[in-house]
Amino acid sequence: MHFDAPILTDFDDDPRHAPEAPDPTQALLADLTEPQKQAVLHTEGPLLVLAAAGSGKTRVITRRIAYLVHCGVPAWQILALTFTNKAAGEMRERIGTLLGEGARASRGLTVCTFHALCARLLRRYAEAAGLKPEFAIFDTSDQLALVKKAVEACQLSTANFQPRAILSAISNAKNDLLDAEQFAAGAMDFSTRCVAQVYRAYTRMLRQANAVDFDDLLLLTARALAHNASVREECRARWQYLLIDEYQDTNKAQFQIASLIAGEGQAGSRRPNICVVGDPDQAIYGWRGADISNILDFEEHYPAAAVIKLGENFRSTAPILAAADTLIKRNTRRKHKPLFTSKSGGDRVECVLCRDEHHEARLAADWLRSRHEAGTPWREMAVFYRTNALSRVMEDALREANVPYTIARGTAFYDREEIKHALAYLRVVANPADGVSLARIVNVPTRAIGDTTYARLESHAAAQGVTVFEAMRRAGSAADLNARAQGAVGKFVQMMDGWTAGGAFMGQSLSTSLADLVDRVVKESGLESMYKAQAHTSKSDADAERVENLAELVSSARQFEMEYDPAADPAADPAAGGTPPLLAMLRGYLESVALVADADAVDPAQGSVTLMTLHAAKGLEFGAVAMIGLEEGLLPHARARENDAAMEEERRLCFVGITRAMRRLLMTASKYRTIRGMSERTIPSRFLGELPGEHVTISDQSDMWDGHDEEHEDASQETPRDGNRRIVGGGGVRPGAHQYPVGSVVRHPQFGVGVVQSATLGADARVVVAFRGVGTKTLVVAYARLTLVNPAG
DNA sequence: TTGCGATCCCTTTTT
DNA sequence: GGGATCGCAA
Repeated sequence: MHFDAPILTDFDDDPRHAPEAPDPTQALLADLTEPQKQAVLHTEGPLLVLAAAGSGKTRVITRRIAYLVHCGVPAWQILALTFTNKAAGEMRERIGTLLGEGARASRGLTVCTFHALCARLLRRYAEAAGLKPEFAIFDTSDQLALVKKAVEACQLSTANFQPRAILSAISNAKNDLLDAEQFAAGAMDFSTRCVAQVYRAYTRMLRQANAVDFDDLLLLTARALAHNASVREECRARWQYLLIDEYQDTNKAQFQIASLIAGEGQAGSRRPNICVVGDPDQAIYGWRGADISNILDFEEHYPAAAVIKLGENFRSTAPILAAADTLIKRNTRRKHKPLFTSKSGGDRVECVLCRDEHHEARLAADWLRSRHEAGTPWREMAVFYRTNALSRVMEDALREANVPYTIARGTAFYDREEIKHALAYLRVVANPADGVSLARIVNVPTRAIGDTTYARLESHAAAQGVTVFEAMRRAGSAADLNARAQGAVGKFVQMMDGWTAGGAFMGQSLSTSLADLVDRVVKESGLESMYKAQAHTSKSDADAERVENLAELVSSARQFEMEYDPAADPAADPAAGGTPPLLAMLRGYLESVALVADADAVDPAQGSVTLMTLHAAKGLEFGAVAMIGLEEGLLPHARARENDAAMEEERRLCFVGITRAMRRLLMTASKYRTIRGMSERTIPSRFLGELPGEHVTISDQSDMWDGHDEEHEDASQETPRDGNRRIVGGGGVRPGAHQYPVGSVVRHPQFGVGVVQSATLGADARVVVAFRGVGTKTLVVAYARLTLVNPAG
């Protein structure tokens, strides 16, 4: 999860290897095909590698880097950029293995994501970017909170200007390298001008909070590189060899960052050593601003570029490959590029039309089980879906079928309420200007600093031009705060100071280790005891789990600490101003937490089936793959309707899913699907119809299923089950609200144990349940995963 | 104020 | 399915 590829660290010793020693070099090339070899050997000058799915791309990249090092290029001169931490970690590991003992030869090598690189550059060159090095990285929920405030500050209504929509407009602008002023300049109509106004306010508030959002990481880095010659020259001098994976998914900002580091446009005849690798057929991030023309026009940008095509597929059987090829051929905006394999034989792709999502999930689970019985280990199997919402039914079915599974959601842990709270404390510790985090935790647990008090503090801060935390420090002189509030605020400030020594991070009474600091914050803030108290009174697993999660956060900090290399952290550079080591480490930790991706959680070491979205599946491969939800509106997604470019992207997404499969592929659709509580008739995906008949079997089993038989069974009682599909007739009445009388104790898998407060009747009967420590929730009786623990009475 | 309950409203993908 | 929000009652 964490990574500390050192950057901008000077090494006194030169790890240059003697150029002789042909043997290791030969070993690097021995098992490569001719085009693969060419890609490895072409080390000087721009290179475009068009790598079709399954063509051995990762192998080429890792060999190429190892080869460079063998040829005497110091590893620290090499920069390799990926899209996920997972990909970066794997690449680093494989290169380390190739280079052999001690990993000394790979010392200083930089392999990381664009975002991680930018975060580090911005800390190193914070001043040039107009930031302070302890800046926070805001996630989507922080961004939304801030946009909402910005909309209000502009005196606009959040009803007419939905924060979500505005945020997405701002994000698009940033991905196109437009700052607030440039965006405003192009805003003609009323609504766009309002967005521009909010953009301005939002940017101002971000800077006041000393924070950046995900898009800023790229935008501000691109800007610093473009406008600041010394930043640019330092980076160019350091990284002589640049390699970018998944180049088809880079956006304008990333393109500019890459170009500036590579040295495009420099006077003279310098041919930058930039190697980009990608596949236009796997471009699936258009919605995030990725611009496929970056890869298509590479040769125009670098006229000296060599182009190498890797076409042969080493991954999939012929029928799977034929399915993928036939499908992707439907895309019109595409250079045709046949996929081929020298393998023959292989099972047909199986397509099944099911009755409903429960049938579909059960069928997929049974299919996986049969693959397992045929010898495929669980870890070599995966289930893909278009939207995360589809994972739930699948999970239930896998649990019932006793199929071990893990969901690839790297962010899930950090999305938990208790973790978000703890991290918010830490963020304020690292960066007291972070008003968004401060607002989150100032009254959690309750310490008599309510909304009213906080609003007053905010207005003081605004009036005096200081941060809210500074206003809290001065609360003693705030006339409109009563003594009780002043006391409460004073205690809060004192608590924070106890962790930071008033922000100095120096002194013998302070924590010496990061884990110790996190532990202190979790305990002394009262968070832990708050959840402990709840766990005690409610006896629910959910609350006990929260306490455990907090403990896990402490151990994740300890883990980070052990892997942390201060020399690798540019912010810890003594020349950068003598940052206390604990603060530097805390920054690094918070940064690594902010940049985790869902795909990072894919752990093949576990003996379980992996569930993930199609987007997260890119770059992976599995022996057997089940793709579910092949329906119009889902895949292709409804949002892609009436938009040819978006529709082609959906097709590429489907293509990516298919090409992950090595030997077996199941694709399912269901005739009926429950969408926000309503069962709706669906239409099978057009993509199914686009598959080649001779390599695909299609079966309609939608009338072979009649079962709502055990939907509300308590999944925790692990009833043994045979592997056969159960087809149960009759008896499929969904439970009504009358089954949960007021006063009943129920269990919800996420919210824990609660008491039914009230119930409504009718087709979409709902119950209001008070959950301990979570609050009250209104749940749809027919679909909520409720278990009756104890009926009223 | 705070807690509760009802009503509204949405709904992709992710660094 | 459930998050957000707003009005109402205590």
